[in-house]
Amino acid sequence: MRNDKGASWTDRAQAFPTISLRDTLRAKFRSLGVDSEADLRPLLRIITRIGDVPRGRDITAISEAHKSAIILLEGVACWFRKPAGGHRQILAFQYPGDLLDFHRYVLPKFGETISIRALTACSVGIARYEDIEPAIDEHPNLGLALWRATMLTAMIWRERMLQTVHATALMRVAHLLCEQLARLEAIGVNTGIVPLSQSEVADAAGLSPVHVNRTIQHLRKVGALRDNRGGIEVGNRRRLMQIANFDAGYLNMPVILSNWDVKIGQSRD
Amino acid sequence: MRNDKGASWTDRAQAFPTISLRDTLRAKFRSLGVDSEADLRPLLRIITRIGDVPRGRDITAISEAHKSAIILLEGVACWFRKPAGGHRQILAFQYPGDLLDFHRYVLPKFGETISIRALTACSVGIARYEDIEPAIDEHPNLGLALWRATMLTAMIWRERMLQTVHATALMRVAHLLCEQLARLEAIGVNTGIVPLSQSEVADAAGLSPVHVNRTIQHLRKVGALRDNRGGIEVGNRRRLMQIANFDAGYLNMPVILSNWDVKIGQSRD
DNA sequence: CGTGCTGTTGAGGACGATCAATGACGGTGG
DNA sequence: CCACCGTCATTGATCGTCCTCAACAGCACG
Repeated sequence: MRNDKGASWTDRAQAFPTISLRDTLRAKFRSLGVDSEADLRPLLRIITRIGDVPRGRDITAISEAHKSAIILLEGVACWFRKPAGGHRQILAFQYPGDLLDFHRYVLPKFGETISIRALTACSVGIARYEDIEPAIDEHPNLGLALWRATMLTAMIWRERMLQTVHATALMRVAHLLCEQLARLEAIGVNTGIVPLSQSEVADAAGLSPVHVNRTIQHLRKVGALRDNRGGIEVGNRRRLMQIANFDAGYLNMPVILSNWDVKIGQSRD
Repeated sequence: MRNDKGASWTDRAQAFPTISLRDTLRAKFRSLGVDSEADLRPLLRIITRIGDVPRGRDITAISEAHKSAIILLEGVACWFRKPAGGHRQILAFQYPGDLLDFHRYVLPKFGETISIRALTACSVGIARYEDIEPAIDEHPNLGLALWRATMLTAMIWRERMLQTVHATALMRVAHLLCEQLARLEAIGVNTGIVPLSQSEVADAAGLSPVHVNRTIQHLRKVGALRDNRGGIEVGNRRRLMQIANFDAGYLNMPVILSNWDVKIGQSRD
């Protein structure tokens, strides 16, 4: 810890140790079942870094400008919606390696209902649609991985829906944090720091920032979170998962899909 | 035993006018984008009716016995989960034409986390996996429809998650009812009767049965629901949708997917 | 050196859960 | 035909969780 108080929130980047872009993407797609270098290489080739997005800026615009899928390379972003009279609702957080707007590729008409925003300074890359299609055709495992990424999102929503409905604020927050932890670990980030502000957690969990604050204090008191003012840092993973009643199974795609390839992939008959 | 007051709950079947199985399936798959008779026929051919399931029985067992996908032909079923210490959580209701356990086909390892139950006496059919695959290969539109069915579920979950988080009980219940109405209409059922008991609605909305009752009374008072003791019957569709802030867009697959075919499927026709 | 964001704390109030009891209806067995 | 029972709908009362409104402190940034 280079910062003795660990409070600075512009410094959320500290959650991410220095990992090369290549390794991040490799970890991400390995978690989706793409583990051969032969499948990974064409993917890396069609992704070109297009620059940085300052914190707070909407990424949606970029998506429209290029006819491309956007991939988050560094930083944290989120999908959100802002209903007319209501508060910001965060649907999901995005980490390096995540496809920011693949839903546009799959369901073009859906783009408008969701906005994308950079929560920290982000670095993004694009993959042009016309490059993706031949890559998928040539490397079917890539297509599978993309489909799985979509499926993974659906699973996250399902689980959150269930949690949200019956759980207390404590469980909700704990579950949300567990989910972030699991996803960060999937891309090789094991710092235990959740790079989100309390109000972002509130918008995602559907709670008021005030109550999230109290909940987090409670989690700190029982040792699940570290007792540092400011940032959210997991202290006792097991306890957190226990409180959240969290089953990482639904996020662990490689295991889930171990015999999926046989079915959907190159089914020879 | 037709009851003109519509109160009898063993008689929920009255929600469904007499529609032929063939028409039900046709309406269902048309709503998923399969509108040509050429694509529909092979589907109907591989579905064989295997009999009836009494109300309250688990359907999961059947799924395991046959190596087949189960399709609901008549009646109402639901996906649910029952956590160790908690109440029954209903993830989704299933109506005629719905694929009851397609998630097993797509994600074999997921089967255990969800159970399926017949809420009324149901009639089910099966389609054997080994029959599905060649049918998909030969009629790519069928495969698309199945994928869309999965996608549709994800959309429903996403929307419910968002609703659930910030909405009041009134909006939650109204939204749930709107969703059921829209799905029933998709298979040609326009009676306006929602074939669910109040406690089933409660388990799906994550509310107590008592409060659901009060909410429904409130909806009746403002004219959104008919004022009949017992059953849930929509009186003023528009008002209900208004209260729920319901946008049917996310359920309307044909519209959403109008230019999706261009991308994924074959070009035109 | 102000301005703004984030985190923290306190007090009051609304919403919905829980507990408990009653009524309505259908089905079952006498 | 009637008594009994189970399910579902309904009503009242109490209580806990979480929201809202407010105020303030620490830190970053222009």
